[in-house]
Amino acid sequence: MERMKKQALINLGTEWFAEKGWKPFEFQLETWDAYLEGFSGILNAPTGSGKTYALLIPILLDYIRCNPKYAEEKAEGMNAIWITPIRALAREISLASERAIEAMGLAWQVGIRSGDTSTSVRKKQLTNPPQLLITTPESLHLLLASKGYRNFFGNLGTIVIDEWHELMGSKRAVLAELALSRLKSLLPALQIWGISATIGNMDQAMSVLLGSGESTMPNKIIKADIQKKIEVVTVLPDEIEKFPWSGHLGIHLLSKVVPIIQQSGSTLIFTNTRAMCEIWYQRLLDVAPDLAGLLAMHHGSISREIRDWVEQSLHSEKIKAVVCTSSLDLGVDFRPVESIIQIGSPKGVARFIQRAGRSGHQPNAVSRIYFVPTHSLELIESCALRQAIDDGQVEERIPYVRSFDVLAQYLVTLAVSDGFDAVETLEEVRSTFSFASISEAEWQWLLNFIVTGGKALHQYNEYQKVRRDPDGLFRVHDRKISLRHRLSIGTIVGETSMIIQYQRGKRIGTVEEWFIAQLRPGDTFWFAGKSLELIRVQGMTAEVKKSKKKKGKVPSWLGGRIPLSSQLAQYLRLKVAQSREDAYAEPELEKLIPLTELQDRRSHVPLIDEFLIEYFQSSEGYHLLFYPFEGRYIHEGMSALIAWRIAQIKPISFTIAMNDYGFELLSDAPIPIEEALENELFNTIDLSADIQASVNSIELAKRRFRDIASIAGLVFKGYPGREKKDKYLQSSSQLFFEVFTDYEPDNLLLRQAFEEVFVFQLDETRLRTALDRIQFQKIILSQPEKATPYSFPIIVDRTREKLSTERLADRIRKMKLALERE
DNA sequence: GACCTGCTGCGGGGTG
Repeated sequence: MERMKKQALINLGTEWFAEKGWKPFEFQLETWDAYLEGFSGILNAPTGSGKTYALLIPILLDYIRCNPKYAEEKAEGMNAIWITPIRALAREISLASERAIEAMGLAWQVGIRSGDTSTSVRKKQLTNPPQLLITTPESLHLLLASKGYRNFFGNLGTIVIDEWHELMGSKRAVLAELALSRLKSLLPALQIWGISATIGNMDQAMSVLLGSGESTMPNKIIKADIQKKIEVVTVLPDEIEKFPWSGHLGIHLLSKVVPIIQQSGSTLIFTNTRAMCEIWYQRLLDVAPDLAGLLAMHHGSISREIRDWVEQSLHSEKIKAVVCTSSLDLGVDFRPVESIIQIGSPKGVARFIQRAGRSGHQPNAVSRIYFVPTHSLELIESCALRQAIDDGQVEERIPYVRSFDVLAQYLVTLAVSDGFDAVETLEEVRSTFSFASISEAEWQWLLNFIVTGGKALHQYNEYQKVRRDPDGLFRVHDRKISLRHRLSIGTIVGETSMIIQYQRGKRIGTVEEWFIAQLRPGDTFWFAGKSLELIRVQGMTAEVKKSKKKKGKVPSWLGGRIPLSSQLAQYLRLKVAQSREDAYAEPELEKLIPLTELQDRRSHVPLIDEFLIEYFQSSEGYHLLFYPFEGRYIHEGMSALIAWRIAQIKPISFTIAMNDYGFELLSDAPIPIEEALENELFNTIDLSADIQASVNSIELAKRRFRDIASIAGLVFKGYPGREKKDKYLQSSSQLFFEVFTDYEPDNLLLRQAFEEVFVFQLDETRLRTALDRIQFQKIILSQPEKATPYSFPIIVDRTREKLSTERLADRIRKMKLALERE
């Protein structure tokens, strides 16, 4: 048979769509075309838009083109890999692709390779690979850790990476980049496609995915022009006077949330924390007992079985509403729900849009999201969100670069399987976005690290993992090391947690060690919506039974804090100004008028070109408040910096408190703020040096180092079922930190810890931008009689969280040095 | 290194 024309192939795909009563969208046809022309690229499409078929179909069509006798013969080898960031998506993609394969009459098999795949299936896959393999970045690395993997990937033509926006900002993307660099080098014609929701740095997303290097294919970004209308409905309190100035639970509006759930066919209620999720679930059932059996709960610490049940029940409409955390952001592409409720700030525009998009899936349907503020100032946030959506402003994802921990792990992965050649591998590694700048010296350090353990650890055998063989290849020869390495592949370092299970063995979920440690047998606590009595603790398992008691602690987990994004922050400042200038334009701002007026009367409401500082005295001491509206993380760095700079003028020690809107410096002595302002308090000239001096970066880096040590393979987390305790992981990673600091200060992993602190935690770039902005604003130094509506939440927060500045002795010593310099 | 509000995600005992 002659080579089929591209158009004929596309017609074939279109026919298949027609059989199902579908019509391809413009972007799908565009993708088919680009794929068949040999392009790599990124497909920018929202969930539920048919993005999967946009790439599955052309992969199959291309196979037909290259293998004219497709229908008669069994396809040979693996043709395509589909990577998903979560296992639950693999099942869906597998079903979708099986449908398409069958309809086109291809002799293709679809296989899933993830942590759920049984050993026997894995073995079969290695000798007889499926034509389409659906897997995760981690499992792909496990394949690269298998002997003879070159044959396995021999026929590979395409890799698709789904939800690339989700991976982009994490070290899992670095795993993907490295695996791709290896496969691209094995298969120069490999086509690579990413699927991504809209992010602010789409071009960069493509650079990260495709990397550089000679074999880079012609590439393209295809945008699915599916504009969804999003309607933001704020649930307004009746009387703003009775609405709290601070708080995070939002339970005051419970009675207004119930009717929304009752009147909708199905509802998702997004909360910001797992504890909040538990509390809302209970309270909803308290006030609306008719929801019993129709309301469920879903968060990351609830067991996989229960979560699967919840997802399926929602899909089959057995239940009506689910209270959840971001555990339902991704994954199960279930039937769209009718209403979405967001409780408290979503902290970012993209997250809010993604959640809203869970409703109103029909073309032209409006996605409606109800926003439930948890305190007064969040009313401004809902206006900010609405405006940001209208302006199409979404966040960027910052890719990790120079993550040497991941690279060290990857090199051992290659050494575990067939070994690697240093020259060839360096070239591949350099073709990735993450390691484009790696120097020869850094590369040699890494090789030395995996071979000898490096300068600090060369006396210990267990860190001498890899050997350079006479043929020049680097290999692992010790079976124990290989095994331990396979068990440690990946970049997610979680808390070790305790399993909660009934006496008969059914698992309900997990909580953190410290929470159970504070309970005694017989105590009750709430979990997964149930009142449970602790019976006994055995190893890492806590046995419980159901309890009738109504009172009990609700567990909290030490999750990461979600920082307010700079996009949202920018709109927040805009809307703060509007609350003073044009409050009647928006119902939320109008509602807020009494509060805005009070703030303006007592102090000031800043316009967009103004920067507000409040200074007042109370029985607690002297309060100095700043309102950059930049989010907690930035405030953390900025407050330490400002405190340090003021202390250069007059030796004072501060207690620092902050939230997403501003921060407070509290002192028992008067603060020379005017003088500080005259001395250019916000300048960015010596910023890096001043940050170094003001922030306790060693402590921050030490915490970062825990993950780095684990990813780089310095700390072994234990065999499955026999995990080591957190205390062990913490103390051994700290030990490494100290050993390196003392004996090998130029250790690359140690340096990486500090770099991560400055890039991701203190976010120096954003801090600089914020300070530059403030320098151009008009400083309003207001001296209210007492606390203002803006300052109140921060002051309340302080009673919870106390961060004192560095020890006074250190401070004085440093200042003396500074004085001597001049 | 905690708990005072604080998310999510992966992997797993094999030499063709």
